[in-house]
Order: sequence, then structure tokens, then C-alpha cells
Amino acid sequence: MSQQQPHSRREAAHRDADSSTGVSNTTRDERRDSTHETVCSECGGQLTRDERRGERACTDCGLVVDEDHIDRGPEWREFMDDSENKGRVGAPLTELHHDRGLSTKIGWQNKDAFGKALQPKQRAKMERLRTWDERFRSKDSQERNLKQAFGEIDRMASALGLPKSTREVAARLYRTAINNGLLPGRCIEGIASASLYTAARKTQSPRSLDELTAVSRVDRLRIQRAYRYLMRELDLGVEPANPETYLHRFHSTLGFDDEVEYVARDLIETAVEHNVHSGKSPLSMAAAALYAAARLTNTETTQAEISDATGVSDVTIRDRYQDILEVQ
DNA sequence: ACATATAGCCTCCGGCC
DNA sequence: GGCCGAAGGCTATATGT
Repeated sequence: MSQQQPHSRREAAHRDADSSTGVSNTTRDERRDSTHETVCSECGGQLTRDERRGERACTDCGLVVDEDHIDRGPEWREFMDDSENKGRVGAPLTELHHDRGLSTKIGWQNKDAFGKALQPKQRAKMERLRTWDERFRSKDSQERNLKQAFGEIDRMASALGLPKSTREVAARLYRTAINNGLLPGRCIEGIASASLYTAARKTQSPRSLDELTAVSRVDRLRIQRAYRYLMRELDLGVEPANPETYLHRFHSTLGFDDEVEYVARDLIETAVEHNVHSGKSPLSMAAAALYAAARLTNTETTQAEISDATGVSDVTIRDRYQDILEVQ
């Protein structure tokens, strides 16, 4: 990640170091402040920073608001016997590389540190070193397997517009599958696709099986089987989301009064207590609760309007609306 | 691995107020 | 125009063979 752009980073560091005037310090501080929001724009939840991943994400809905964050804090070495302080050194670990991004790579350009072209003799030497470097970095079949699978996961996730956090979850799942010996006899692409499918659901950005099939190299049935297999063998319960997590987002899309959201929250709580929600889509529960709350608070709206804002059909809103009212 | 059953959700449509 | 309900189809999931 950061290893790929050493120049831009170094130049930025130079700029900061060279400009010791108050003016430039102010601009630097402003730049840092611009990423200091603490509330999620989607659901209003608390944003927390994960320094290890270089991300900031919402604790409620999982929305990643800031990736590839560059830590401009002190980069000092620790000589005291206080290992906790040595935490932030080097690039953040990533599950998306078979070696977790820990290794370095010999560049492809045949140039020295000053950008000058290498002599033919040196060039031949570097080519030999590159070959061996590559061999060591993916030395056994399992490493090569991981490299191929993570490449697939990354490619499919890009095609589906899934965030990096989802790719990381998918990569972790795949690694777990390998560690549990679930790979032999199954195709890499199938398990990789299933890992991504599961990760997308787990990180609240689900994609349908059809969407995944469209970007995967294996057919729909294989992905489906691999998914079941993973769920069964790894005992993965993909717990359905709480309807309340969708309330705030829908509510702000619809531009209702805050009171509507409070009432809707109460309605959902009662519905959940009576187990009306089980087996039902949390989306439809949230949509119906908003419709019911709007009616109870004399807010002007229609089923069609809520259907548009939530993507839940008006028929389903009607059904869940009845369910919710029955238990109040 | 494949077939079948079930439940949830969807679209489409017509009737009612 | 908005609400309601029925019919039929699609999909995900569970279960049986």
C-alpha cells in the first residue's frame, strides 16, 4: 500500500519539514481537522479509528469513512523496555496479502537509488534476485493458493464496488477455511467467491448471488455450495441485522420529524420482544415501522414514498405494518 | 449432489374509499 | 390518488433422499 508510493510520501514529509513557518503549520493542522468528524453520516453512530488498518469506521453500521489514513504523528524509535509504545511502525497489516503485507518487493525498474539506469551486469544480477525473491515470497503451494485467491477476491470486490473492509473480512474467512483444511478437493475460485459473498453479508453491504455470479469465474451453483459448505464447517452464523440499524438512514432520507424515528424505534422494540421480526427482512421491518410511526404521529406520507426511499415494496410494507400493529 | 418444500418478497392488477 | 388484498413468480434456505 504505502510501499507503492514512497516518493509522494517522502515529498510530503519534506514539505512539512521544510516549512517551519506558522502559516504552513496552520494548513497542515487544517488538513488533519478535515477528517476529524466523529459521527457517522449514514446512521449517526460513533466513528472509531483503527490505526492498525489505517481506517476509520462507524461502530454501528460499519461504514468505512476514511481509508489509507496516513499517521502524521511522531515516528520515533523506542529504546526503553516498553514494547507497547513501539506499536505503530511500518505499513498497516492487511489480510489481503498472502503474507499480510509484511514482505517487501524488489522493484521492476532497473534503476538505482538515484534513478540512474543500471549497468547490464548489475541488471542481470537484479533479475536473478527478483526471480529468487518471488520464489521465496510464494514458496509453497499454500502461499500461491492464497495469492491467487486474494487476487480473485480483490478483482470481484472491485467489480461489485465493495469497500476494503469487506475485502479484508473475505480474505480472513478464506484464510480460516484454509487453516481448517477445507480447501482440498474444492476449487479456489468457488471458495473465494463464497468468502466474498459471506463477507458482504456480514459487513452489511450484501450482494445477491446473481451479482456475484456475474463477476465470478465459477457458476452460481458452485458458489452456493461453497457458501453452504463454509457456513456448515466454520459454524458461521450470519446473524440478521437489527432493524433499528436501518431506521436512522431511512429516516433522514425521508426527512421526517425526529419524533417519527423515536416512535418507530419503540414499535420495533415491541415487535422484537414479541418475536414478530424473526425470519423477516430487517429492511422491511424498518420500513414498516417508519410507516406506522408516521401515521401515529400524523406525518404526511404514503406507502409508495416509503417504498421508494427504502427499496421495500408497498405490499411488504403493508404486511409488516399489520404485523407490527398486532403486537402493540 | 440433487430434488423438493417452505417462507419471504416481489410485480401486477382490480376493487374500494 | 392512496390503500388494500389476491394471484402468481422468483429467490434463499432447510430438509430429505
